Amino acid sequence: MTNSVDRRTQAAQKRRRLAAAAARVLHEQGVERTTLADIAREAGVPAGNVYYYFKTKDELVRAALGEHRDRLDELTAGLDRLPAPRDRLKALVETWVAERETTARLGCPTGTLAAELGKRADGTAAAEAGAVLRRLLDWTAAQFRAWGVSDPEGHALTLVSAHQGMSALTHALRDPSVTTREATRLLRWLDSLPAGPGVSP
Amino acid sequence: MTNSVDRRTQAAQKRRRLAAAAARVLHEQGVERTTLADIAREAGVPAGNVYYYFKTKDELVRAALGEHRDRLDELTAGLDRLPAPRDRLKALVETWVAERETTARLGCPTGTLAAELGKRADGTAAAEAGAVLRRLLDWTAAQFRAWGVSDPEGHALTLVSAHQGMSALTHALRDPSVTTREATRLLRWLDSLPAGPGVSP
Amino acid sequence: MTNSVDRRTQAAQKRRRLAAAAARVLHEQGVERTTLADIAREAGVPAGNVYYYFKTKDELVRAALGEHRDRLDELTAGLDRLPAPRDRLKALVETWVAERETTARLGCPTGTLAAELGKRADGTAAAEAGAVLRRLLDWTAAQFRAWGVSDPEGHALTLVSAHQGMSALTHALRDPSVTTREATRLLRWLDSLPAGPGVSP
Amino acid sequence: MTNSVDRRTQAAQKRRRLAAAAARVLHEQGVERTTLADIAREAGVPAGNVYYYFKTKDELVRAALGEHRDRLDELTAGLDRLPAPRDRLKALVETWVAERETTARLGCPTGTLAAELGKRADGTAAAEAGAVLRRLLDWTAAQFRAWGVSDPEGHALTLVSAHQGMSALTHALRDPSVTTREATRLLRWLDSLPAGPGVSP
DNA sequence: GATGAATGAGACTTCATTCAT
DNA sequence: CATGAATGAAGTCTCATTCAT
Repeated sequence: MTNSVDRRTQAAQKRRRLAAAAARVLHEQGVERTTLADIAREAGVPAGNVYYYFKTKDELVRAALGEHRDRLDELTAGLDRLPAPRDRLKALVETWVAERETTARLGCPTGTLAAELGKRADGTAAAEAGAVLRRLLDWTAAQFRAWGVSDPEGHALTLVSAHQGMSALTHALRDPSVTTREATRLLRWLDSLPAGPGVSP
Repeated sequence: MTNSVDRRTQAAQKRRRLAAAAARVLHEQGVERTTLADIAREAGVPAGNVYYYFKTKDELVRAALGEHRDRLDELTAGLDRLPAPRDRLKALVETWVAERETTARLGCPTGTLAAELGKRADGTAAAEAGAVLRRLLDWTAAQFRAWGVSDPEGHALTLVSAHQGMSALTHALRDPSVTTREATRLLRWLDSLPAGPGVSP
Repeated sequence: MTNSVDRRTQAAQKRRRLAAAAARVLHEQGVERTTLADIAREAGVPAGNVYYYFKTKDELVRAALGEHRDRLDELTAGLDRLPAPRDRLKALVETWVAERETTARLGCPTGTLAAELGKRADGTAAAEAGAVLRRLLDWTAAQFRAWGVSDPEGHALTLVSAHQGMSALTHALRDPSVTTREATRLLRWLDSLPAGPGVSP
Repeated sequence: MTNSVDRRTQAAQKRRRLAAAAARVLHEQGVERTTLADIAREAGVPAGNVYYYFKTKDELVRAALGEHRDRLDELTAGLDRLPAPRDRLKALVETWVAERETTARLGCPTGTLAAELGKRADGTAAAEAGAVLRRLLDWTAAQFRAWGVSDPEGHALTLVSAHQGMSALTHALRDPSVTTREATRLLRWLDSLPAGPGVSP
């Protein structure tokens, strides 16, 4: 009994280890330039064994997206501990600033993955990437709503879109200051919001 | 003499045709999923012949970026005919709206290319993609400057970043209305700007 | 003691279950396209466990041939209950007719197995398949002999060869009527035989 | 002009060389045990180049079947030079005898191919194998018809089926004398035919 | 310059077989 | 004995790049 549970747990852990390795390597190299051998190596697993856990490369890509979703959930769970919605959103922006060096080198993990997957004939993986972004949209909208701001969905779209945009530019220009500058603006915007509906780009 | 000129012209035309074909196919399929044969076919050129115009696939990718730069120049040249800088910027936003269906399907041509190229060990092609975006940044900043708005570079960063962000989300969610909604906000923002420095996301 | 016998019996049953599953799946898919996992699944046995009963895939293939031999023995044992040798042979032909739909889809189990195994460098398994066919030849010759027909081996060869031929054609053309037509001819031939030595194709 | 024709001819020749090599090696080893490298080696062509002529292994298998069809056509064309239909059929049987050693080792090329292909989910290749056998059936029926024998299709079925059957047994038992014995019977049968409708197995 | 053909490295994937518990 | 997991050797197929005419 314990044995069987242990084994199941170990298998789940290995699956997780592979998914995490995939998330890392895919962020680093992109989907098409990453080989299964790369992921296996990163996970410390022989190449042939990967197929015991994931039947195709595509499944592994989707598992990596699952990792990103899980990390997003951990992040928002942490932010949820802050009492004020506005502070949660500002803290979110701060995490973007904290990641700016990585972003300059590799872009937003989910965003770049979505960009690459979006052009495949099979839209399954792309949809998974979209779902992660929508999850962030939903959480963000919930904060705006709790805060009492009008049109919470619209504000959420603006904030998440701003993140994608500044990540893309930070990456394309290899310039972390893009993130710093835009984040500063976003923080000011968030501070200004309750004052009224405001007009915002 | 004329013959030689003709030939040189013909060669240049073929180069251009290949670059344009590359721009189209790379936007459609992404860099890594596109084969040289794909591009050759799209251009109506025999596969083996491509190498007389571009020594490597990488050169062809850079040529496609050159195409994007040229089209950007044509676009801004057209906008420059409008007398008021604010109207030029608003017209720019309108072109984004006009492209929204394509964006939903394939993303921003330059942005998705930059995302994919940004992860290569060799940064040459990535830099070229960054240069195209910077060109747009520069033109945009020039408009804000001509208009007399404070911190033109900062405002340009916000506008171009917004474009990248809304394109990424439009693509990831396959939802053209993302573009419509964000563009509406940007237009209002541009209209509100001269009224004062404003606080903007 | 009883325990040990039980265990031995259980083991034998599992061996048999695996062999029977192998016979089924190999008939369905052929030797090379069948994986050990396929057979294990069909038998309801975990994959890794197969190797406690059969050291190699080849042994499993031979066990499947053993199954076919056993079924042939059961068939001839049943036919032996008929009093007249000629009626036994005619009943044999009738079983071929009864199997015609399966034959159209998959061919003769032993025949197609023999065809596939016959090209292996290691002739062991092929010999086993040949032995099953020879067993049918022997039984058939015994019937002709008991019947008093001249050259019983020759007549047996003709009958068994006819079965292989019509099975092959039925399968290749996916047409069960091939079996019906040829079987009709064989039955007439068997009926005509005692009249004299006859000339037969 | 001549150049282009030469090249096209050369390409056709290489295709043919590959198909012929495939026919040989597939007969020798069977479909599933034959690798593309095997065929490439037999044809004296580097492995990667095979895909220039045949996009998949399956296409190569079908090309091998095309070879068998062509050889069958050459054979029947040769037989057609004989004036009497009965002599043509007897000569056909003689070719089977002449091939008996190869048959003992490898079986009938088309028959064993059909047996192996018949179990694939995709029935395309199997249908091609069936078509070759039907071609022989048609030619044989035409001879019986020209000869004036009743039920030419039925007689053709019997003769071709006999060939498949004796080839299968010759192969399974590794005994060329099976072919000799059955062929003798068939020749006697053909000789006896005009005497009357006859009863034949 | 132009073109079909050639090449070879490497990717993904499958599976018989073996291990560790 | 049982069983999930591990392993590594192939095998099919793709493609950027180069050749020979």
